Amino acid sequence: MPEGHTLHRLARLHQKLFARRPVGVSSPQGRFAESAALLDGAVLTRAEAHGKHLFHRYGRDRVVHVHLGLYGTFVEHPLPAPEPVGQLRMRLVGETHYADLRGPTACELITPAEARALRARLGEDPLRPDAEPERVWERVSRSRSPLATLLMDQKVLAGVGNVYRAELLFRHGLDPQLPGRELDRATWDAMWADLVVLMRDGVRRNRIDTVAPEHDPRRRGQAARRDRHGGEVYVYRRAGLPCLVCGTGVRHREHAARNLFWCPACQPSRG
DNA sequence: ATTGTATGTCCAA
DNA sequence: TGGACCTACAATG
Repeated sequence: MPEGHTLHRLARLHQKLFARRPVGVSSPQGRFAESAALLDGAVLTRAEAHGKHLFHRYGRDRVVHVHLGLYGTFVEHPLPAPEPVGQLRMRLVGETHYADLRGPTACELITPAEARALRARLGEDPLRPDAEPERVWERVSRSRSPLATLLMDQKVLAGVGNVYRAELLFRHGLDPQLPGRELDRATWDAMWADLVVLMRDGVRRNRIDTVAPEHDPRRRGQAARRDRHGGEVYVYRRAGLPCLVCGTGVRHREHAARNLFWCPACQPSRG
């Protein structure tokens, strides 16, 4: 589901299935119809992602910007494409496959300048080779905001969502409330390196897995509990269940209108 | 069949 | 700060 790894996976797939060839573009639902008509039959030059944003470039002056939001979906299948059913915002039809976009927060035709401006507002994306983690450290190490806030701030880190946030804090034994300025450099470096590995793994496997083999309940004779995100996790959505490392009950609270999960024993507060 | 909930973001009040 | 967005899936009956 849509954290950064999902968008990078889609970008890679769309590049492979549609790029360098003309694509049919339509909007059966109608909300993207005017733009779709302008693009229909154009060559999709390139598909790429930055954080949770997906960009389809058509030649030199047109870009389709997609943000899935909370429940947007993109599905790709071999041709032939069936008759559209329900609210289908955008359909791409290539030479071998079609792709259907439903329920996105954003699907809009913009200029390359607008795309650049949008990306300029985004933070560093652990999945992009051009990411500059030093810029993240500059922000984090000067901030009084809690790590739980900073990790989800797309102007700081692009692509990290609620699952990666909770799991990263757990894996590094960090209290979600710890102010960024109290984080030490070595821990930050380890966190960034970990994000790169975890999120690349997420792209590859199309799910978020964060549990080390030695903590995997399936290896301990316990029932595997895959959650809706599809993978194995330490704390995300495990409120009240025993911590996979120490057995303490996993805690849950609302933090800035989002669900936050942590183990109070493995992630102790300093105060 | 129906209800509840979610991995995100924006905007009006 | 609460609602809108309006999909997919799990849980419930």
